[in-house]
Amino acid sequence: MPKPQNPRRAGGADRTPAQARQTQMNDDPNQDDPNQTAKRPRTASKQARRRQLIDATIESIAKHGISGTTMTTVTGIAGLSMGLVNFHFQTKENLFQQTLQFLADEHRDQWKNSYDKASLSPAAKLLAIVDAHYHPRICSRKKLAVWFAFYGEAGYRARYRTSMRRIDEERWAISRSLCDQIIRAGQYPAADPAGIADTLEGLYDGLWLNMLLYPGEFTRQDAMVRIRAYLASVFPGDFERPDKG
Amino acid sequence: MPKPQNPRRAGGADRTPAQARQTQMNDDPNQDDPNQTAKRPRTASKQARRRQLIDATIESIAKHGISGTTMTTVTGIAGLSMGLVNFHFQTKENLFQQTLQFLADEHRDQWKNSYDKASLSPAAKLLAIVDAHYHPRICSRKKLAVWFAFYGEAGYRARYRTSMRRIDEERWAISRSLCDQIIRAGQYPAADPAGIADTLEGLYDGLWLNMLLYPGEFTRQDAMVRIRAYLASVFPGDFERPDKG
DNA sequence: TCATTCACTGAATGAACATTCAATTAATGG
DNA sequence: CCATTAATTGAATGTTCATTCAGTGAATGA
Repeated sequence: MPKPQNPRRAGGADRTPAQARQTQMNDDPNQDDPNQTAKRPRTASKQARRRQLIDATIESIAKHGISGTTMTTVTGIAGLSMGLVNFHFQTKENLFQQTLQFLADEHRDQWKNSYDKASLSPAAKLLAIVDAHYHPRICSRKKLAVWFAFYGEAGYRARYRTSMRRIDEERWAISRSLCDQIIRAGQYPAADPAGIADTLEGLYDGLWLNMLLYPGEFTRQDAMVRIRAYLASVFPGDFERPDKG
Repeated sequence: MPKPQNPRRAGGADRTPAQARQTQMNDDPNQDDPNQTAKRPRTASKQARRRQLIDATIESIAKHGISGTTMTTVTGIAGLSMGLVNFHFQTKENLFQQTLQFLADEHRDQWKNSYDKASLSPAAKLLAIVDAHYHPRICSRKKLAVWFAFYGEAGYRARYRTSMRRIDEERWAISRSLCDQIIRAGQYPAADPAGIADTLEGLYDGLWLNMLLYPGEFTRQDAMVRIRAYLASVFPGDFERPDKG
């Protein structure tokens, strides 16, 4: 007789729909909320539900992977009933796509804000982008696991690649421009701004992977030190070499 | 009525078992083959079948992802019958584990060999390890997709992390030692060999991801140029700066 | 030549899955 | 306070899945 296919059971049903209804509003302030208030009924609730299901999807993918994430795990974590995902997202595939888009938007907001707030020097702005990648909100273990789950699918899903490309290209262009400014202001005749931007992009994800595979041995701080050391070695006049590096 | 869950159909059944039997021996020379020849019957065939199924698994994961890889897709690509995977690997999960192990071993062999063959200078040996990562055998688009599929699962599968850690640690230790030698022989008092080794490890995977997400825009050669430029910036006396970098 | 061995086949099995939808519940507006 | 609207529920549906295993047939050795 066939053995159970996926012994993923473990934690039990997380929350019941009734319990979930008591925590209607999410605890994370980061929300769009177009809020055509008071007009159409429960419109805000619709937003909140979608957000709640996306959060649950992130949780589930981090815990069970994409292959182990089912409508049951997602709605179980959210404390909602099975049918709701299809009501709000039509299909599981669409839920995944929107979850990726949520992560991508969140990431973009993070570095865009850091970039805008940083002091005017190109070096400071570049560091702001670097650090945004390693902000706890962005690179929690949970979210790293989800990012790499999507990277794993991206090889054969052009749609995922499109979502990723959109924000990557924007960031890459800004990084390259910042490198350009640093090079022109300083004394780096041989430096190649596009190449340095490529290297930075590679380092962001590569050090993320180090954090995912070897947590405890490689931390957010380690990653930031590594990138600072890299920048100090290519732009020694604009970045200080960290303690060790 | 429910729609079809996975419209992955597409290519048809690839090969029939009968056709497969005609291409019994694999076309890739890279094989262990302990070959207790002539004694036990068909032992070599058992090795060949396992290898054939692992190749098919790589093919399938690259094409359909881990979530879309089923016993049917794997045996279909291999041109064998469904039951064979369970006969040779007991479970699907074990097949995946062995596939990851195969890739890890193949990768290790590649850089170990390059390392041994390289000239004696630490810089040459370090470059040999770098280039091994970007050898076509290792970083074909197909295999990159599979690596990242496994990275995606590694977040919640300690067993995968263990397989990866084994080869990563060995390579890291050697890289660090080579950096050590370069630093002591040259004039790099401030350089941190462990940090540089970490950065290299990050770059390997990060640039792989660039290749996976943006094929055509980012190539093996681009990756090798980027790493050479990095090494030239930290060890300017030992590595030549590539044309642009 | 026949018996034995063993890789291999593929239909059968039952669990798990995504999706549907009739019924239920809660909120709004009149 | 009722009528209307819309969000939510969860059992039902039909499909796909991993795994099993009785059977097949080629090779070996006697």
